Amino acid sequence: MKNKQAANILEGFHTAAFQKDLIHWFKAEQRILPWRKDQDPYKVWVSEIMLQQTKVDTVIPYFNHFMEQFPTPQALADAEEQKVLKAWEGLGYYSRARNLHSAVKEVVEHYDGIVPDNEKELGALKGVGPYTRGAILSIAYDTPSPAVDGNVMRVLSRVLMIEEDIGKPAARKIFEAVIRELISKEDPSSFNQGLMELGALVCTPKSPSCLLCPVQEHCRAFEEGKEQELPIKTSNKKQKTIPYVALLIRNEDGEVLIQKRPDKGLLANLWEFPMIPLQEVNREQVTEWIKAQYGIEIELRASLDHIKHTFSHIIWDMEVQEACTSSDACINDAAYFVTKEALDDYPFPVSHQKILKHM
DNA sequence: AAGACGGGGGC
DNA sequence: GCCCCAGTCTT
Repeated sequence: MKNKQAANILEGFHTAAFQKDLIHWFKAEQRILPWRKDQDPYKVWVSEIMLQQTKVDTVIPYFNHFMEQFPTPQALADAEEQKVLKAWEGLGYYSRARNLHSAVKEVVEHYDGIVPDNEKELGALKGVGPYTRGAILSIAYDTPSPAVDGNVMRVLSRVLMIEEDIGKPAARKIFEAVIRELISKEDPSSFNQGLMELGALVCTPKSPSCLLCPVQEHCRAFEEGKEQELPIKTSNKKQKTIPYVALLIRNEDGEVLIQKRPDKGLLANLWEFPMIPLQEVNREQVTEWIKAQYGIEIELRASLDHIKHTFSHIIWDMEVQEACTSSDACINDAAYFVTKEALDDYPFPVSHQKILKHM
C-alpha cells in the first residue's frame, strides 16, 4: 500500500467481502433515476453538478428539463447564458450553471465535444473539483477514482471508525487515500454509487437504519454502538440575513422595472426587482433614492405583503410619475421596464419569483 | 484555512 | 424562527 495512514485504517478490514456486499446491495436497491438510464458522460456530469448541495428529489425535474433543452454538449455550448440560468432558476448556487456552461464550451472547443476521461483534463474544467471528477471518471468511464462527498465521508467514518473532523478540508484527503485501496477495481461505478446511495438511504445523518444495513457486519461503529457519534464534524457558523425592501416600480403602461445583478457574487447575472436595504432608507427617503438611482420620479402607493425569505422582503408598490416606457432611455444599462408577461423570460431568484405571484 | 455561495427540510 | 446540509471557488 502506498499510503501508510490508509493502510493502518484498513488493517484487518475485509475489503473484498465489503465490496461484494455493497455492490450487491446497490445493484438490487438503487433508485431509478433519470441520469442512471445510461452512462452518457455528459448526463453524468450535469447530474453531478446539479446534485452538489441539492437533494435528489429537487434535482429530478430540473435534470429532465435541462436535458430536453440542452441534450448534448454542443447544444449547451451554443446556448445563451441567460437561457442556461433560466433553466437553473430556483436550483440555487448559480455559479454552478455558469461554470458548467463555460466548461462545456471548453469541451466542445478543445475536446471535440467528448468529456475528458482523465484526471488532469477533467479536473481542469470549471466547476469540476475532486468529487465531481471522481464521480464522472468512475460512473461514466469505469475508472477506479475516489468520489468523496458528504455521504461517503459519513458512511466510511462509521464503517471504518475514522474520527477525523470531516468539517476540515484536510479530511477529504484521508478518505480519498482509503478509497484508493478500498475501491472495487472490477466495478468502481457501483462501488462509489453504492457508498453514496447507502449514505442517502440507510446510513443517514440522524438515526441510521443499521438493522437494515447491507454492510452492518463490516461496520466498526455499529459493533461498538457508536454510529450516532460519527462522523465528527465541527459546527458551522451561521450566516446573517439582511432585510431588503423590493420595489415594484411601474410606468404608465403597467410595465415593471427590473435590473440585472452584477456578474460576480450573490445571484450573479440573475434579474431582480430593485431593492434597498431596509435600514438604509425610510419611506420618506425612498423617492429621493430612486430619483438618484434611476432618474425617475415615483409615487409610493402602498406597501404590499411581506415575503419571508433570504431577503425577507417587504414589497413597496409605486408608480412612475413622469412618462417613462420601455423605449425610453431614462434607465441605466442594466435596468429596464418590461411587461409582466416578459418577466417569464428572465432568470429570477426564488424570492423574486414569489414576489411575482403578488402582482 | 476560512468564507461565500441558495434553497429546502426538520423541529 | 433557527439549525442543518456540504462541493467548488475565492480570498
